[in-house]
Amino acid sequence: MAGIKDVAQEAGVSVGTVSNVLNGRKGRTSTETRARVLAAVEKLQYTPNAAARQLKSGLTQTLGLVVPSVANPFWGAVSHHVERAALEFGYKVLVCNAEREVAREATYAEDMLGSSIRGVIFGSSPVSMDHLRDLAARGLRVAAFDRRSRGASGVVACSVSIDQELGGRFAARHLIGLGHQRIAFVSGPISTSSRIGRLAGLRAAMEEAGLVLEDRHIWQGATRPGFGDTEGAQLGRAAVRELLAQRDPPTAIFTANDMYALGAYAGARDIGARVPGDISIVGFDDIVFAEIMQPPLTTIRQPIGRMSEIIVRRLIHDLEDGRRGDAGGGAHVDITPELVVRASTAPPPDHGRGNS
Amino acid sequence: MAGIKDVAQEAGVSVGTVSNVLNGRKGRTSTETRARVLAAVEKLQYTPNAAARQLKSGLTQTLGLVVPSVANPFWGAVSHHVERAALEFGYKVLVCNAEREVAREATYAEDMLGSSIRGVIFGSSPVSMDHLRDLAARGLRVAAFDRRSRGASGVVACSVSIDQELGGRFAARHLIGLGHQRIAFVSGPISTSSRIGRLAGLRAAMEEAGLVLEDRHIWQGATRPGFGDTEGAQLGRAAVRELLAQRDPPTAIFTANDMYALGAYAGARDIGARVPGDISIVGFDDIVFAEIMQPPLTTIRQPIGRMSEIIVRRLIHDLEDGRRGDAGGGAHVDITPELVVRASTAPPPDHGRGNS
DNA sequence: CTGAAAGCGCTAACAG
DNA sequence: CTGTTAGCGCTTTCAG
Repeated sequence: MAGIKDVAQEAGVSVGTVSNVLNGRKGRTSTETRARVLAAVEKLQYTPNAAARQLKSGLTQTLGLVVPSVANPFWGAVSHHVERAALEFGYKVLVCNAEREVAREATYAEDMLGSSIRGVIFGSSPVSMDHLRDLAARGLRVAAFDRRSRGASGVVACSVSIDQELGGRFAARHLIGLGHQRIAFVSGPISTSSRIGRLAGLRAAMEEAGLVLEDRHIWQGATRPGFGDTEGAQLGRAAVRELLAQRDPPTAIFTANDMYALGAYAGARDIGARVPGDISIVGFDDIVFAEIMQPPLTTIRQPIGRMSEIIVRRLIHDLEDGRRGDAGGGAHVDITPELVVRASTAPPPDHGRGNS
Repeated sequence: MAGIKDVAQEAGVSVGTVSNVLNGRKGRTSTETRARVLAAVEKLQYTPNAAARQLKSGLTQTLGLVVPSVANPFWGAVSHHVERAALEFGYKVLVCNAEREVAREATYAEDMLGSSIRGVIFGSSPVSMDHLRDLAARGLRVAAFDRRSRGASGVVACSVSIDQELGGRFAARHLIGLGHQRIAFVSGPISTSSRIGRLAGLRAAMEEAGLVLEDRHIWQGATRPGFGDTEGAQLGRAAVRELLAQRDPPTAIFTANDMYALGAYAGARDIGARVPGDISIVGFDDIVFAEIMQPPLTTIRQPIGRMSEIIVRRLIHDLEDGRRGDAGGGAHVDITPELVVRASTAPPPDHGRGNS
């Protein structure tokens, strides 16, 4: 491993000069010296040691991204977009998988702080950000993706998310418009602001239509830890089976994300129910598979490209520009989700034939 | 940000002592001092600065993982497993997305070397590892996942992959056993050892059965850069449409991975062909969605949990134990893939009714 | 315009 | 058992 010293020697200059041509302002070295240094760098295949550099400067050009589940393509896509956006600012991104475990979130954040990473984006997870309060107090800039900063005063520097509740309303209205009256909600633990919001939207829209969301139609699965791979799909599958076994089964299901919806397809198939003939399904996220599934899934799309760009821009700006002590008031930007109607929804089975 | 110095002061000891209780052997400090130090650490919320630490030791406890596409859940799952395995050894993993671009692979590797990351796992990508030769020469331990080290003498320290060719044979034999004679191969650029191997296996098995794999049945799509999200699915979709429009269309399709297969479903649907009635499809990887798709996809499974564990163990061992200059001979371990028969394959349409 | 020298926070000898 | 001290590789004043 060649060091800056070797380069200096090779070029016949001092280390200070090398450092200057490598990152000092242009005007500080003669073109000729500059060329010699560059040649030496090339010849020696010199790569500056990032550890030393950041030790000195105290800064890193990398952002952290903590996602709740790499097994869900939605987060894969988010990683993709966040990385892309960060790259434009010359930042790299370190992706961590929290497996929806609060403890892991905190551990990762801790590690990052130790690695001089000063800004971390957290993907939807627990409502409370309290476990990150310490870190924030110690200088970590916390950004939230798909999660509101509600009640997390002082810890979240900025956040983006779609208007979750509105998303829920879109789904509900579409279903209600089709004639559905018994709509179920299926989800894993309803403990993230995104899920809570989606459910709230569903409930609100139903109430506005004079319908009631029954408790037994809220299917909240437990997440088995370490079950990441299949998690969502499995839950959705189990959910449909149970829901459709009820006396007055729902005629439509709104799921907290597309993974559950896809699992629901499998569940429906297991018991011989047809989508959307016997049961309508609307998902959330619009992952690539949504369009490919048979039938193509009606879902609520989150414009993650735009969202990623916003959050990255804000975080970096905040990091570089605002070094003013406090963690900011938590500027939140709300994006409007979009209903994508495909083929997994239709009027309920008994529609138009009278029903009592 | 509290430093070791502050802790020392708070505890009324020297920095050396603090350092010792934090990572020196246990026997070197009195229980009492130890307690005081720990208390100070707690009180000050001290987190050691990783940059400084690694600057001193020259080592990092983090591995790099470069995957070709985060949009493909297969790689999401691999990240998951690699991370899990690394964690057991106390390592973290930095996941990078190369988007199947050689240049990005090299750039990332370069960055990592600069960040004192000494070991990187590369997921299937270009056959040649030449672009990494420099890095390897400069001390980077390169491990390959799902990619043979063939011809990369001196650059790859170790690798794991399934026997790709065998996987291709499994798929082919299954299809041939069903009565198929015109089998197509659909894939993106056939420029990775994995794809080349899979195709070779298909061809070999067909020849053994006295069949011939026609060139026009080898559908090789171009990858549009930055198209990551939908890439695979789109290609598969286009492929089926074109393939089935030929005079003597194939009756079965073997795809280089499940994403293509899933796209193929969409393509078949586009033109009103039924799977497996009109066209049989077998994929590769066995991603979660394979089982959920309608019809469930017949595919070749890669035991990624086991593979991840092997590669991580080897890399770390190699990194910690063997500091013997050369990059090793490239110990490769081959895993046997597994044919998972589901419902996307059936005898060809004209089977048993004579066919000319 | 270029060289010398002082650390960044930490670890690892080596003294005491 | 604990304190001192010399750097790790680099950036950055500050002289020359």
